[in-house]
Amino acid sequence: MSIPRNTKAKQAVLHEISSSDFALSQPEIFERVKGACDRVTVYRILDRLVTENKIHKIVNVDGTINYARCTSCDESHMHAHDHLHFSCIACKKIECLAEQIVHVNLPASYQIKELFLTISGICPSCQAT
Amino acid sequence: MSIPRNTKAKQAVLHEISSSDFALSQPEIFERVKGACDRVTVYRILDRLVTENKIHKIVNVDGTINYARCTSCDESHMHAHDHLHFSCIACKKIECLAEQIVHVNLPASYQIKELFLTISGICPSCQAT
DNA sequence: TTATTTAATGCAACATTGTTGCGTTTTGCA
DNA sequence: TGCAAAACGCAACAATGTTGCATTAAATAA
Repeated sequence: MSIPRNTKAKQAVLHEISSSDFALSQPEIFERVKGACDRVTVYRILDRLVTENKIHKIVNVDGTINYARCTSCDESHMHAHDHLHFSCIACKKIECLAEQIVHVNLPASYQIKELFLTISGICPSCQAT
Repeated sequence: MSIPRNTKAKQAVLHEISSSDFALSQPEIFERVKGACDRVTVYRILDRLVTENKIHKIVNVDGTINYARCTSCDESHMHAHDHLHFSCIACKKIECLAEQIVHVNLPASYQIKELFLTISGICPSCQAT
């Protein structure tokens, strides 16, 4: 296993993801770090950050791939996605509904890898406008 | 609103989706109706079949868009997706876990549009092999 | 500080998936 | 059978993601 390096481009990408309050797509991230590095490099950095467990790869309800720093878990352990997420179709923000735990009771013959529990709709903030 | 027509290409596409026991992507469908029509036509047919409520558009856990005929609901009403789905990463089949109803208790300030409740993993059949 | 190793990058080229415009064909119906 | 428009084919374009390879730069050791 190779030793990861902390490059300027990597820092820039991680900074954009960290400072955004909603999950970003690769094109959005590339736009925000404009000039810092090549388009291809962004893809490779994102892959690395995911394997290093620094960021989460999120599949949105429309199929777009977004990346976010999960605020409710530290980096040392896998995040338990046993709770619901709310994906606002207006502002695109994805919110963790941590208190809404989903209990899954499947036969042992099912080997569970990951849970994708997302509700799409309009969040309170966008509702108001 | 335009009146839909029953073309040969449309029949072919619908037949492939109907006879498959798992959701198919556009490339898979195009491959299976090979020669029946153009690549672009498949896209347009799929869009039409979705608006006509003949098929369902499904976003898989990996972000790919798949199409399927939903067996557990007739065509005249919207399907209630308040139950869990199991998506096998080996055989790609998506199963409805109809008995696993998820009760969502969100504040009224959230306007819910759709639920995406999918578990990814390995299904019993693929487990055995 | 400098040298060394190899992780990371840039660039070009390619692949896949999806969209748009437009002229032509075909379907459903009068 | 004739007609309106739904559907189609084709070409071109657009967005997103991947691969190969020569070059650059980060981390560590000398």
